[in-house]
Amino acid sequence: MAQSQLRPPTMADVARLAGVSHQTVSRVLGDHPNVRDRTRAKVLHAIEEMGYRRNFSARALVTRRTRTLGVVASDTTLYGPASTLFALEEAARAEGYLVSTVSLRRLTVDKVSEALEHLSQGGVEGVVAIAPQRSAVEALAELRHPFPVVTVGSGPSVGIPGVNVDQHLGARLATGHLLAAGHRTVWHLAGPEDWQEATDRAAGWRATLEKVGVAPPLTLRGDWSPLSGYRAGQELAGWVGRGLTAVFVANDQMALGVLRALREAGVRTPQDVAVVGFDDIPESEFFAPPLTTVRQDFAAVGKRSIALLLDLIEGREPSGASGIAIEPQLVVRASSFPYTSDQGAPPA
Amino acid sequence: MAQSQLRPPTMADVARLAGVSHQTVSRVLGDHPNVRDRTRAKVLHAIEEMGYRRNFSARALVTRRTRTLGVVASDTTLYGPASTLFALEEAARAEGYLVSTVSLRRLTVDKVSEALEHLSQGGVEGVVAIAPQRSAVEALAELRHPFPVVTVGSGPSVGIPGVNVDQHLGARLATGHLLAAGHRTVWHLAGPEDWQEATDRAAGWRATLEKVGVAPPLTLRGDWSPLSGYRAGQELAGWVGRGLTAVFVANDQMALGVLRALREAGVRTPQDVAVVGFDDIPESEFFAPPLTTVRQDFAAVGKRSIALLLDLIEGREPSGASGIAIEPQLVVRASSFPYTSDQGAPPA
DNA sequence: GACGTCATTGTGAGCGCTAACAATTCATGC
DNA sequence: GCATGAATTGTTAGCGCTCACAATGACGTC
Repeated sequence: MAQSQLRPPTMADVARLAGVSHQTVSRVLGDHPNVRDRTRAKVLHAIEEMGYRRNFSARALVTRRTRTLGVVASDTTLYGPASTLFALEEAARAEGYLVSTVSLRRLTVDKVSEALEHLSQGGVEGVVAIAPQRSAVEALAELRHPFPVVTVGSGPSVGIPGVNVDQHLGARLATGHLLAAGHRTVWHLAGPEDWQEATDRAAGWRATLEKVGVAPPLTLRGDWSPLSGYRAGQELAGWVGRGLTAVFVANDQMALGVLRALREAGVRTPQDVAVVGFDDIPESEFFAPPLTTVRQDFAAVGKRSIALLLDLIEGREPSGASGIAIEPQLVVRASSFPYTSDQGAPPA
Repeated sequence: MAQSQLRPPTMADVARLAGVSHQTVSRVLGDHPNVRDRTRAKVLHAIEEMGYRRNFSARALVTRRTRTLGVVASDTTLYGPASTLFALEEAARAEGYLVSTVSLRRLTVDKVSEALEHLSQGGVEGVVAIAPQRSAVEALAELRHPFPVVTVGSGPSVGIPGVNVDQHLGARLATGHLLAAGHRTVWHLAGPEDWQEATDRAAGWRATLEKVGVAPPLTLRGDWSPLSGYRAGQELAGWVGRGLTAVFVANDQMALGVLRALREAGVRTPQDVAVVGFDDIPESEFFAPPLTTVRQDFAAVGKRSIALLLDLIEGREPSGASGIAIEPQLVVRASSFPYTSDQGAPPA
């Protein structure tokens, strides 16, 4: 049973014990037909006996396949990237691939380059880059790599194939929802300038306002963090009573900061100012008040990007679906519901 | 420059171009001494010329090293596991290792077994299991695997080497803080029974109360989610005025739910009931009110567990530090500060 | 009963690399 | 100028596996 040589057993060892050739062992392991049942049983028994496991490297050498994909990401402790990562791994595993991740603090050209090099040394067959910053995508585009690369969240048409959620649509949903609730205009707290998603959300917000003939008010900018939302919220509080009744915040964490700042300034949400976020992090439902927000289907993102990457690796024509952006969904909660006087309905 | 054969170039190809033997190329790549500068330059040039990269599998086959570690985790979208994962990968990369992750939804014996099998097929040299559930650790203990396994968050003394934060201490800090603020007793909303960390936190809470001669009140239990905290919070609200003035909640997400439930019940925090959480997620500082909580040093956890795993892989004697639990830190904010009438001080 | 056919098993080569050893070159001292 | 050893380079042999092909056996057909 247990087996404690210095060297783990090889296929030849198993073959010897089973009284067959190493090739027959390989066939059994490879589920080939044309192996007699009795032979297969003998081999399986010998494998069990010796605790044999196929050597990954030898196999990979001759098949030229490592069945490993790489992922480059940043801010992986945030809900969005973490969810994408999870979905990516799950989808890859379903296809029999292993996923090696490199989590960077910042996606500078140098760091991205190092990450790709590191993954390349690890024999990955392809890479998914969760690269929402434009600078990261540019880095990716100019880097030479011996394997296909797919981006996530980099927006459409960047020269590198990628999968995206329709951020513009999400912003239109959020902004439109606030306008429909009777607000004359909607303010916007945007994400960092370098982020494609921030740009797309801001563009969707602006487009929605312009469509109904409203001039977009001043845009504030944060860095996605609750703290930056808090600071922006303090500024926003100063505009209450001067036309500010609704804010579309580019993510939920900043919205949390905004809510706190408004609360501290004595501004009531949603009675005085309605707030809508983006992401639907698990906490949003329990904010004070529960936050209206836009939900993205990260599982779909993961599945699609793995499918796309595998198409590229296998040399298949990518299916048409990979180009189409994934539709986000508006989740309405108390923070944008003007006719409640309490702090929101209980959770579902 | 660019190079677009069907087969990527091999060491022999480079050697031919450089007019040396493949072994010399290997030496250059391996940074061996005893290679003449001129020769090294020629080889480097040829490598650049052909866009050559060493074949990972061939290298791994002969060196018997894949320099890849595996991680098994669950709930990787939560702050704690995500932070641990990040720290693990960063520490491993610093040592030149790649990290392959398997993220499970639930750590059942079958799933853990499959995950280890999957990683094993991928040639990992060792595995870190983020296995806070006791059932997961038991699964790990009974499984045979051809590589060392290290646990994180499984508590001390489980037969498998592991790294832990001192949860008991964290709970004592939290409970002690509330008692010191003048509360007669402290209630506890615990995490799931099967989680070692939940058990340890509950034990630390109980020990602190017993030390000052207070009989621990009824323990409530949640599943870490804000929703479960909300439900528990509704129950807790019923005890206000009957001896409940302070609650130690086993994590921040549940604390968020508790805060909402109390607010909806007209109970003020911290004036009527003080609340302390655990984890210090980035959002806690902006809760209503900002949450007092216990911070864990995930980076230290990551570094230590990688160091321990590498010791095991290399056959070194693990350094003594690996057995010692990492000390958590109390972070005091408005939710436990009884002498403020507003909703808390502005963030730092 | 010889022969073809198919299922089953075995043999040999080689994937691309590193390690061990062998061979060569080079500098140095006398 | 030549021995001597060190520095540098080349040669050979696998690592453990899969692939292509060869060999064997079983079985039915005429």
